[in-house]
Amino acid sequence: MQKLLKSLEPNATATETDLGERVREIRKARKWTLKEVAERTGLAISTISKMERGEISLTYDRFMRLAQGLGLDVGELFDAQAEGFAHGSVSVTRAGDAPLHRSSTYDYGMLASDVTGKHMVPMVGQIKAHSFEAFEDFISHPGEEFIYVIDGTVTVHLKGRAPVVLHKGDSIYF
Amino acid sequence: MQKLLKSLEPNATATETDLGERVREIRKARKWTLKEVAERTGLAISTISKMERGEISLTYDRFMRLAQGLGLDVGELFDAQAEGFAHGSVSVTRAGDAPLHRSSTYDYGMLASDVTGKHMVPMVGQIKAHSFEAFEDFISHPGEEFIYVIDGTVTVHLKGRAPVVLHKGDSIYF
DNA sequence: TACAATATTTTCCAATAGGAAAACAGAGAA
DNA sequence: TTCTCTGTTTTCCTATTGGAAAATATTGTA
Repeated sequence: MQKLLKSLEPNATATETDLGERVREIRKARKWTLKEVAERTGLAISTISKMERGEISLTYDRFMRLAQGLGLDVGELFDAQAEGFAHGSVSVTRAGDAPLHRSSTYDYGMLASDVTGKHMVPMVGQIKAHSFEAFEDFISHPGEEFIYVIDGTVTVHLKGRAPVVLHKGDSIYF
Repeated sequence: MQKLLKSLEPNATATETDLGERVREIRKARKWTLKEVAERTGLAISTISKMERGEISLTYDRFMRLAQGLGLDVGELFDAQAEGFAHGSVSVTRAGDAPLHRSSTYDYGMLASDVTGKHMVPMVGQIKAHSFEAFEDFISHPGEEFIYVIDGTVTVHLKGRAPVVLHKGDSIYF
């Protein structure tokens, strides 16, 4: 009865259900039982069972514990959900074919620009400015950045740090 | 009174609190009010208020809605939590200083190898094998990969796809 | 200062989560 | 078939969530 009511409700969104299934798949793949995961995570068996079948929607803290217990990099479950481009997509960008993003200080070629929802934003840059003054302001964005100098010399100015001079073959991660 | 009880409990774990604070910071940074976020996410103002102050722990579905409403790539909040290296870390790798990872088919220089918990694993590779047969098997790993050909020509063989030939300046994302 | 107008917190309560234990479902084994 | 062991689902109940609206705090304006 309770079950019938449930199934009639437009409640259990596809997203929730999918997530539960995903978790179950992962658990099965690891050949773990509900009991084992329960011990590993400290959650009740019933809780995990219900969540896997989309009956309930875990609270944040339980969800974290579950992800950890399953040995997943936190956020991996979410990523899979939000997967922007289909798993298996491939995008090739030929030299010179990259859409250019021009500014007074540099030209950027946006690579794999046809793929949306990437976890990286690759670009090839050609620096035009040759003095610090030419730059108006610091560029700020969340996330991490990696620069590899293909040719020439670049000086990277990071806020609150001494400038770093990079020569051909040098790289910086921040 | 209720408040006092709460604060005495070893309940509100640091993690939860931090997350709430993070959300509040982000909201403030965007100059949004609770009301605006409420409309954007469909959650009640009170719910968001409580969550930001760590009073409650959102269920999965509400949490998702919130993240979306804040315009965050889902998982970004988690990532920030699991941030392996302190925000603001910088790692420079000089040409030739990269720890080598040799195999029969190629040599890889691991860049920024001193930074743990990176979201990208940058490497410079020198291909040694010049025939398909020299490779034993396909290499498989989760996540996305980006290759940029600095010099020469590389043929990329992806499972179930025609080989892709990349020349100097070409790149591939998958 | 008083007075709006707006933003946030609290209160209250219905709806839901989550745990313990009982009920159920297989899968062997005798 | 029955018994036993192991894994999963269901039941029942308490604790917590989350929403609506009232109470409070904050900000701006005359």
